[in-house]
Amino acid sequence: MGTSSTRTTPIVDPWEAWIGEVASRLARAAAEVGVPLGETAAAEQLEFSSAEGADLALPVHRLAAAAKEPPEALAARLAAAFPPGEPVLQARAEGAYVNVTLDPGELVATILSLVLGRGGEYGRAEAAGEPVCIEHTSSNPTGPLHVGRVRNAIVGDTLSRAARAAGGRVTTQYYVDDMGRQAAMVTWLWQQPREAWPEPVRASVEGQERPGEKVDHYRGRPYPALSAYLKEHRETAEAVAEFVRLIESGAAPAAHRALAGEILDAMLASLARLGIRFDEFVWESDLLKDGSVEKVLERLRAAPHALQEENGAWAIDAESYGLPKDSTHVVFQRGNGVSLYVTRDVAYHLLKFSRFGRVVDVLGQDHQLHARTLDALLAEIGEGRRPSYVFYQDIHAPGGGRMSTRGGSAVWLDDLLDEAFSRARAEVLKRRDDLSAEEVDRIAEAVASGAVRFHIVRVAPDKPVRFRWEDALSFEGRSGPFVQYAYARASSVLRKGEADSPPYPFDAKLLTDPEELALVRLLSRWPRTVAYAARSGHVHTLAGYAHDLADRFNRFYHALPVLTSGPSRESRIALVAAVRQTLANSLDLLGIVALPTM
RNA sequence: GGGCGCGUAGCCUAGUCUGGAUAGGGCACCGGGUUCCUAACCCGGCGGUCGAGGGUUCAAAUCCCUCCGCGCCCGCCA
Repeated sequence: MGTSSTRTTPIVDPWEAWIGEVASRLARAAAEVGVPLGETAAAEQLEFSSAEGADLALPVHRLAAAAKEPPEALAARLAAAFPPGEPVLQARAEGAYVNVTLDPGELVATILSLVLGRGGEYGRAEAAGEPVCIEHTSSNPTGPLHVGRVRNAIVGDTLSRAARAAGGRVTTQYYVDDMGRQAAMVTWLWQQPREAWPEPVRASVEGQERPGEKVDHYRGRPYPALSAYLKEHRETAEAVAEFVRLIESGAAPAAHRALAGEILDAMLASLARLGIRFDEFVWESDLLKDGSVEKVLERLRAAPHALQEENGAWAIDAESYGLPKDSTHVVFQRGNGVSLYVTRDVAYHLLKFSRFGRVVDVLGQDHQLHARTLDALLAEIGEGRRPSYVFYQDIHAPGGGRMSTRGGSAVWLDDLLDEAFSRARAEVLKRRDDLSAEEVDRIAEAVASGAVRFHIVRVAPDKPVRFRWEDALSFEGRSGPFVQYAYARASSVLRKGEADSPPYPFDAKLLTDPEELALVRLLSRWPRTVAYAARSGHVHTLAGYAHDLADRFNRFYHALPVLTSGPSRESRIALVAAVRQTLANSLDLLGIVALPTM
């Protein structure tokens, strides 16, 4: 718990003051009983208590060992010497722990006032500090997004939202790679009449087109067959290679970028269904046009470990940068004078550094070595800054193995969303007959999107995931719709209570049930959760929090009446309003639509 | 071979950074709950050698070492 003092972004976290106060009193108690424990050390050793009804706990093992005293005895002495008074209700020894319980009235009053007072800002900090760039997704504009790629988008978008909430001045960027071989292949093919396509490629798309389908599916469909065909046919491969050289020389036909843009727009439309949008797009080919790639080439050629090979290619001997053996020879300019992807990525990062104080890249784990190589090249040209990386592991295909467009094992994001939508629609119709068709569709789309986002973000990014349809389409248990449902339920209570908007007067002394206090304690943890997700990149903790809060609320809902609870009615309404608000705030960071009714 | 990551009940997963009190959830399965604020819900039950072994420590899922298994990367591709 020692991070509070080093935090620079002031999220309003009630625990900061409480931990400070409890630590201060523990230090006084320690002095009283004659053991060495400073306030700072106490704050660092304090943890959230797992004992029923307690808030903070201090394990005394370490102190006891130093004092050569049985831990239980020391805990008892410390608890007895703990200075009483607000906001602490009591300090009691349990085993080797001193458990501190805050006055529930103080806890409830502070938290409810904070949540209801700040509303949508609860858990958010004032935007401050240096500007941050978060680059994510950056999928090649060559065809539809599959579920594996969308993990990048969901992790990246969630991280962006969290970083923004934590006070970052965030700009999101999508790096459009229009200079790669893949994009070249797609344009090369579509530039020719269908009759001129290699027979197997034509056959692979025949009869596959669906009326009204998105252009990323339509334009991307021949890619796998073309890719396979090129492996076997040298002449065609050479024709494509020729086109690649044209693009690399900066003389790509206008149709190339137009087609890439057309496909990209279709991909972005799918991401928009998930609530994912980008602030800026940086086209790789623009880095070539504006001369920044050439500048990087010059700097690299003049770098300390640069060397030229017989055929004219240039490389950096990066052994001194700790790259794995067999990977220390980094070619940055081909024999034909053309730059490589990593070289252009250096140019891209210099551009980012020129505008942003902090640069974050969300990358698949297969880019780990690329990232280290990029770092080495930045060092070679004397650039002191580095991006920070957030890596995520693959989502494997249902049958196992990587999702591959070429191998045909990819599950398209669009198909997943469509299937989720149709199932969600059936669920809505099952329980509602009072909604217009438009309302049903709107709810179903939000549920589908929420289910997909939650399903992917809920797992720690560094864990590999095997995609399974039945799991991805689950609307129960630990799922997006579960959280959305709790929000809708809270909204319904407030609607029925004609309390859909503030003010929410309450009397903290009336909220004393364990269910109520557990809810308030959970509410109090939201700001810390946001701060942690933003600084660690562990965005899955946001999903965990949202689920836990929804779960707690469901228990409260079943255990205690709200609207028919007599004198405590108004106070419980305020509690429900605070829960609804915090559910909304957490759903917002997860990019999931909060539905007032479903 | 080298580098990086992962290994927690039948399946999925939190906790590992920062070592602490009986390892939290979910799915599936079994048994209950709706004249009452939305049952996409709740309550109870079943289910764990935290991959294996060693070490550090008062204390290890967590830190260190060795090994095993799985994935990815190691291109003048991106």
